Amino acid sequence: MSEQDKMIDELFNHDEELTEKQKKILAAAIESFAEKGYAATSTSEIAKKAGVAEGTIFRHYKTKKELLLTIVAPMMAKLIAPFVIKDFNKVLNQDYERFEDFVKAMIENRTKFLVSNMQLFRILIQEIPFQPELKEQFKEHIAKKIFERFEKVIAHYQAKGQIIDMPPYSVIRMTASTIFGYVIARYLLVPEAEWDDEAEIERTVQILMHGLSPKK
Amino acid sequence: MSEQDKMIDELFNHDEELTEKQKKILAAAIESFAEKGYAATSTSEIAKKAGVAEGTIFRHYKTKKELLLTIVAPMMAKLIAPFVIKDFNKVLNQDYERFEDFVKAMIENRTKFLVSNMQLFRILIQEIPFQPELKEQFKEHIAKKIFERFEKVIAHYQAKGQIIDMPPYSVIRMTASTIFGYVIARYLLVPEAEWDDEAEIERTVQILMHGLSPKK
Amino acid sequence: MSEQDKMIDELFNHDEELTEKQKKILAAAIESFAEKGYAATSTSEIAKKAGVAEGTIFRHYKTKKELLLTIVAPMMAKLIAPFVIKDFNKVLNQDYERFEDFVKAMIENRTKFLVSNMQLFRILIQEIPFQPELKEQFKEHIAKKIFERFEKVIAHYQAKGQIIDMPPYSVIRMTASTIFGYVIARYLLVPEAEWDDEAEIERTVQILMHGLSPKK
Amino acid sequence: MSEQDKMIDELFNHDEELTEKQKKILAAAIESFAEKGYAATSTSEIAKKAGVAEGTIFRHYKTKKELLLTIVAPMMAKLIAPFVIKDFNKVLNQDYERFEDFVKAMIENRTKFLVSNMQLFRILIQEIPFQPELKEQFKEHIAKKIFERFEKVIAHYQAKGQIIDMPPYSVIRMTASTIFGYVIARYLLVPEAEWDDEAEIERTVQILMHGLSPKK
DNA sequence: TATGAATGAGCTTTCATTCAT
DNA sequence: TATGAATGAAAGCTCATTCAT
Repeated sequence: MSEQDKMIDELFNHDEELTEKQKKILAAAIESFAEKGYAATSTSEIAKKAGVAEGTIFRHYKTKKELLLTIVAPMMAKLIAPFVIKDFNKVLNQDYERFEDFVKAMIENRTKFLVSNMQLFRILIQEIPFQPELKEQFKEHIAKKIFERFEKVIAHYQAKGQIIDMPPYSVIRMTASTIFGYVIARYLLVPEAEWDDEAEIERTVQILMHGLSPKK
Repeated sequence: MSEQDKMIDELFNHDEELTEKQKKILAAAIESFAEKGYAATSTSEIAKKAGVAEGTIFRHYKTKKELLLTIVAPMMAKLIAPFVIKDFNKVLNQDYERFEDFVKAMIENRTKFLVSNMQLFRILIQEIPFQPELKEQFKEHIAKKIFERFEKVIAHYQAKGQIIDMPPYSVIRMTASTIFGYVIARYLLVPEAEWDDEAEIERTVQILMHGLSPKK
Repeated sequence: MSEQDKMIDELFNHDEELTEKQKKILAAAIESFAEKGYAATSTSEIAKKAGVAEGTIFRHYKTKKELLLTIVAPMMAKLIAPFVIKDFNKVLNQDYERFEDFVKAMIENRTKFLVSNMQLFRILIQEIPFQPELKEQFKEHIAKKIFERFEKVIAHYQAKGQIIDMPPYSVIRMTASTIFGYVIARYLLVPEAEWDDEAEIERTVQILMHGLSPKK
Repeated sequence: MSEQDKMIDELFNHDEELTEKQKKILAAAIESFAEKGYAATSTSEIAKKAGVAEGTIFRHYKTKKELLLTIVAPMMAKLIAPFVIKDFNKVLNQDYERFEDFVKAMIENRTKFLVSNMQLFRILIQEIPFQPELKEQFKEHIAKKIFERFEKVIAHYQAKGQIIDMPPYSVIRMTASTIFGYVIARYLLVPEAEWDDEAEIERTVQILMHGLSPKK
């Protein structure tokens, strides 16, 4: 079983079983959508790459757009999964004395997730501007939920005097910009450069944390 | 003369004269490309919106892609214009004693530019992943040049002890993430929220600057 | 057992037994063919309406057209059944002294049959123009046989001086036009109008009979 | 200019000009629709028969259905044209002393029209059952208007004692059945038989008129 | 220069039919 | 016997591009 297959199994194979052909269709669609974009990818191309007849695609997904949404929806869910677990706050209190440790852990964890699902991440950020359904889902399910959780976290550490006194929204936005900025530059814009990943992440976190630390 | 018209005049009307029809075609194409993406926009749609015949588009632009490049190229040039003026360093030395002032001015200036060319900015960041020519241009003409200029600037202020000791690339990337992160969140992701722009920019710069300041 | 079921049993269940699924397929096909026409009805639609898998249809009927013919053939047979019984003439002589009574009885009987098989009648007249096999069957088995029988009847009553002296073909055609004209107007063209069926049939027969009566 | 061309010019070329290709498309569509039915005719087939590219069809008619409606609509208008001229009643009073002459003239005139537009007539009666728009148009514009006009005519001749005393609707329906019954039998069902057209029409009118004459 | 009719390749989707289970 | 996944040809329709006017 290839890496690709494992990823597909993990993301799409919840309860219902996927046939071999379905998996191949998904894999082919992900590859093409990521590379050329949804609009510029033809279903015949996907069929050819997946080694199935074109009709087979439409047996499983009523329309091309349904195929896109099938691909993108679980990615969104997994992206925020760590933040919506029930005992998020508890874990937080027990594990991370310092805000810095928490952010560092989180950045590492989510960066790793994005990197191991880079194609899906590409599709997500490339198609959100064009698909109103996606934009809506993103705002409603992702941005909102993460924001709600984080707001409390920020307040918590602000009370402890570990973070600068500032509206939580600004802190969250800045943190998100930092993560996405790194991942996009590293893996999408300049993947061919030589990166010392560990050091770069270290520096990035350092700047952010220092920026967020209370002024003396 | 509308805002749109002025923008088009400024960006596209260098030496050669544009006919009224050409301007309308450009305006229509920009609007549609920004909204639905290049691949999902048909030339017939552009023609209709511009109020010209389909053939007219191809009189001026050999292919649809040429139309896209015509639109995007000057945007790139203008985006980095302030950094490539000949006496960049001189201006710098004379005007900005502190790194903070320089960055603040720059962020304000470029943010303003992006905002007043938001549609073009959208097209730029949305199409770069799909058009290898654009990606190449971006890297060669934009990223590289800016990097070269900035590198010296960073070194200059590091020597003065105003910036943390760190590879310039990391500093630049972090700064760029910060600017783009703000503009994208503000104007593309959540434009409908109520923003106190001045304060938000102020906070953003503050975090960045604090993060970049040398540790004691 | 519904009306639909009874009709299907009566028309299709001659010697061989129909399974429950087969009946459902027939019922679904009849409904769809009548409503949208043979060509515009898809087998998947029939399968869905019948609650069976698509493959099941093709287990029982080799092709879609075979399904159509299976439906239409017995309808034709039943339509002319009264005219082809062996002792048609005997019955005629014994039962109907006057041509008028004969025609009235016939019109009532056949109208009733058509009305209680309206969907099949629709399919029949709608598909005959497009299916050469049907047209051939219709001419060979229906029109010809009825004509042969009727010719003698007409001659019989003409000899008795009860019908105008005229080629039998014209009389038959006119009679058929009258019946079909009524049924089509009543049930297919303007079914939603308020009809006093008994009176309308009475008037229709009256005009026809008066028209066919010998001139003084 | 062929017969076909003349017919197309007359029916479709009101104010706007039709290009040569458009005429060919109409002619090809009429031929195929009449022969195989709307649903069973493919646009590629029409294109091939018309000698144009398939795209050309859709340049002139947005959808296949629009093509059908373009073909059928003027046929309906022309079919009832004689009945909706402004001075219908005047013409009637001046020209036809007897109901019989009026009906005879009308039958001859409309039969001739139908015969010289037989393909369009076929399409009309074959597609009305499947196209709700057509059925609606037929009822609203054809049936209703003709009925309104005729009602008065019937009353007029009934007052003169030339027609049987009977609801106008029944008289009209019977008359229509007679006309359509003749045309359909003659040209659609049994066109290959040897017909003495003049005599057959004569006999048909005779039966109808005799049937409608007042009883003594 | 500008038009818009015409093209034909290619698009998404539907279809009747097959076949392994 | 019944299923429904799979097929691939063909459907209706859109597209970027050409060209005579």
